[in-house]
Amino acid sequence: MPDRKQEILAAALALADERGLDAVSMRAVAERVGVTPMALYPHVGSKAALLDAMMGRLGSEMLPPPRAATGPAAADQQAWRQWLREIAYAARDVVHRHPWAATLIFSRPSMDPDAVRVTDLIYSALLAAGVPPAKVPRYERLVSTFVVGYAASEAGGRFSRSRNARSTRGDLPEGPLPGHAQLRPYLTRWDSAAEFDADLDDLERLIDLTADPIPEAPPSER
Amino acid sequence: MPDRKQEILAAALALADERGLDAVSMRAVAERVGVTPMALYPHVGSKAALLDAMMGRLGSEMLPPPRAATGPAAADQQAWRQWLREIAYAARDVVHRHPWAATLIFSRPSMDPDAVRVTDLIYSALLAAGVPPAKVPRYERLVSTFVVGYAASEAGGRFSRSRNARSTRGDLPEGPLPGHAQLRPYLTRWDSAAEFDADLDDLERLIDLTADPIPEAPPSER
DNA sequence: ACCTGAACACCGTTCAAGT
DNA sequence: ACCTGAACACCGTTCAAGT
Repeated sequence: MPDRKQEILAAALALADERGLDAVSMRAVAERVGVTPMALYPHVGSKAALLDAMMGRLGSEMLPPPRAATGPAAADQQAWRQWLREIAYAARDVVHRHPWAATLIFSRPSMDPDAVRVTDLIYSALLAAGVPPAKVPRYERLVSTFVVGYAASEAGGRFSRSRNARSTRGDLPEGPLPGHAQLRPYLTRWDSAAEFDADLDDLERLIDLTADPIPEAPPSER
Repeated sequence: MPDRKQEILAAALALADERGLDAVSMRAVAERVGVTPMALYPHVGSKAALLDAMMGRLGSEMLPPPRAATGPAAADQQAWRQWLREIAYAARDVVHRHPWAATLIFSRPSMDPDAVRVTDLIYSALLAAGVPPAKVPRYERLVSTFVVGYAASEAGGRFSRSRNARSTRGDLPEGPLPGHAQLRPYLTRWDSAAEFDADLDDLERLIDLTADPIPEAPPSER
């Protein structure tokens, strides 16, 4: 019932999850589907389009199940905090489940309908928080950029310094590092999940600061 | 005088800048250097190592020229704002000059000595701002993640929705998009540089909020 | 409509050989 | 020490052909 295209997409995703993005070749995907490499082309167009479709699927994966009463509803005045956090966690979880996404997320961004829906949820949360509409798009980009960047940093190893200590030249710069020197006791390994939480707290604070104190009232005409 | 390795690296960077990351093949780099593909291996090890070295070079490119009197100095109490902005702009400029970096920056993060130096500058700026040392590493990651994510979003097209409207399925979701509906007048094209500036203002505000009011005084023992 | 097989122009990398 | 040439096991994609 799921057509051939979905089957191909599923095979590509499974391959990427199991053996990394480099293992996703048209030939390997085809073999997994049980078909000749050329048979993929009428369905997915090209390898680039296949990768785009893979990214599109991640958008769907992070979309929460539709709420009973859709949207802001009457609900709690502070519910937007919960919504924003749920979206942020969902995004982080998706990247953790599919670490290969760290490579693609900034170079092949998806604007699938489901990704647009996720953006819309963030818009709604920010509006519910009382952010002036003119500033909402900027805060959406600020929040989503940070969340996606954080998850990609974790998945890609940008936060685990030692991992890439084996780099071009020697391991440590010869010059002085006054910042590192002062922070020596605080440069141990840290709790990445707790840090994400603290960062979200800070972003919330930023939103509070720009928020209109009368969040739900429609601006009276004048 | 620049040894072969530097020559190879320069060729790879030029190729990536001129014709994109996909044009960077061992064969193409070798041809540009005027040598057989195999001749590269003793110098760069492998293609993966070559890509790492390319990323390492970007770290060096964003390092500001060493200040006359290095570091915090006596200077202005507020100088940290200037430092942080200079680093943020430098990072953004580097990614704009080398858009292929958007692909690699999260999946092949570099911890070259020069990248460590950049991190150290951010540490110093945050300390000078009065951020409690225990919180400095977290704020460094918060700021650098946002800055790099923002630049990668610009370079990779994550911010220009229309660009990727040609995606998996139809162009617009069938369901309602209450957020988009409310924001219609504000969803026009915007000034990406001005937005980056406003975002940095916000991050500064966040730093002010956690900053110790007595920034320069070394914490008295107790 | 959907798939196959052969072929083309590429890849990264190994290895033995040259100087 | 540094480079070459041939070769191996792959790529994405085109095209003509099959059913």
